[in-house]
Amino acid sequence: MFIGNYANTMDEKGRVNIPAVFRDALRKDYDDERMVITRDIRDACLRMYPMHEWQSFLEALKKIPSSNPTLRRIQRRVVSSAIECMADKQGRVLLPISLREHAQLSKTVQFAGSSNTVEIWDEKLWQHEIEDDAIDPDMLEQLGI
Amino acid sequence: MFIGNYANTMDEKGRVNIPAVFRDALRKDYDDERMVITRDIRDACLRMYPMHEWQSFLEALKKIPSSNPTLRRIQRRVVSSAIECMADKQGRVLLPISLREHAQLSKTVQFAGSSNTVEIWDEKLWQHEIEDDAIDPDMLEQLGI
DNA sequence: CTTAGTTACCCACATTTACCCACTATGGCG
DNA sequence: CGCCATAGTGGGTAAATGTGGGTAACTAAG
Repeated sequence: MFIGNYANTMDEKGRVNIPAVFRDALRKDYDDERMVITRDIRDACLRMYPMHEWQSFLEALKKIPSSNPTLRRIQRRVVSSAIECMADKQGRVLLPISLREHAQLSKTVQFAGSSNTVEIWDEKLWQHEIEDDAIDPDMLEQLGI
Repeated sequence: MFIGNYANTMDEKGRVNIPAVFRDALRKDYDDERMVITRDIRDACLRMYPMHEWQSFLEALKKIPSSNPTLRRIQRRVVSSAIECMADKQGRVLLPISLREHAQLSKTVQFAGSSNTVEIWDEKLWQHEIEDDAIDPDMLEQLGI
């Protein structure tokens, strides 16, 4: 399970440290340190999938008829820009420029656990995202939480 | 079951002692000392979930379609700010700065039992919360209590 | 084959966190 | 009233984590 958010800095080479708790989660929960990082479908951030979750995602895509134009977009934007990687001995991964640009990553990078995946945001966009504009209580009621 | 409220002091490192009765409740009622602490959805306080209750909460979230924008807000604010932890040998946990800030915790911290979770308030906000501005009797009537 | 650019790996340092020990305060009980 | 057990608090230290930079291996283009 990936929970919590952690800020790490990306160096000029484009390397960022994956927070240790998330690396632990990969090892303990999935028994596989491989991960896939790619553009998020909905937002201006990246998303890290443990290999197993990525496979499930691909399976879900396979169920969509290939005539569906949205599917083809997702294929191109998400699948085609994905990288498979593992953290190096220092716990870091190298993010290719294309991914960095998509998420507008500059220096400080936010890793945000999202139960079975991890979101990767530029600090500024992240701050904006979690700003305290109240969540509608009726909506919460409706969702049963 | 968590009931009652207890004040403990947070030190400069951000450590606070979890009241012993609540630690006992974790051990006895849940047989699992792990807990998750995160921002409360509604109020300016933190909320401590026994691991089991947290899992239930996540299950409830999974039932909501991920296209729902409120869900994604909750994911980011609640799931992404959560920490999984256990009390150390002295019975304390370390609260990260982001959580301390959200609940405006300074020195004295109030732990308030709330049946299956525990609320964590800054003393001042807590005082304000339990002030005697009357509860509307009609509302009570309506709620059947 | 050579060379420039990129990537992977290694070492060293700074910072943070987890863990341990010791002391104080409080409440129950004889 | 004093003793003991438990709860809570403060601080020191070793280990873990994160960061910066250097060098060797690799890749791709000329």
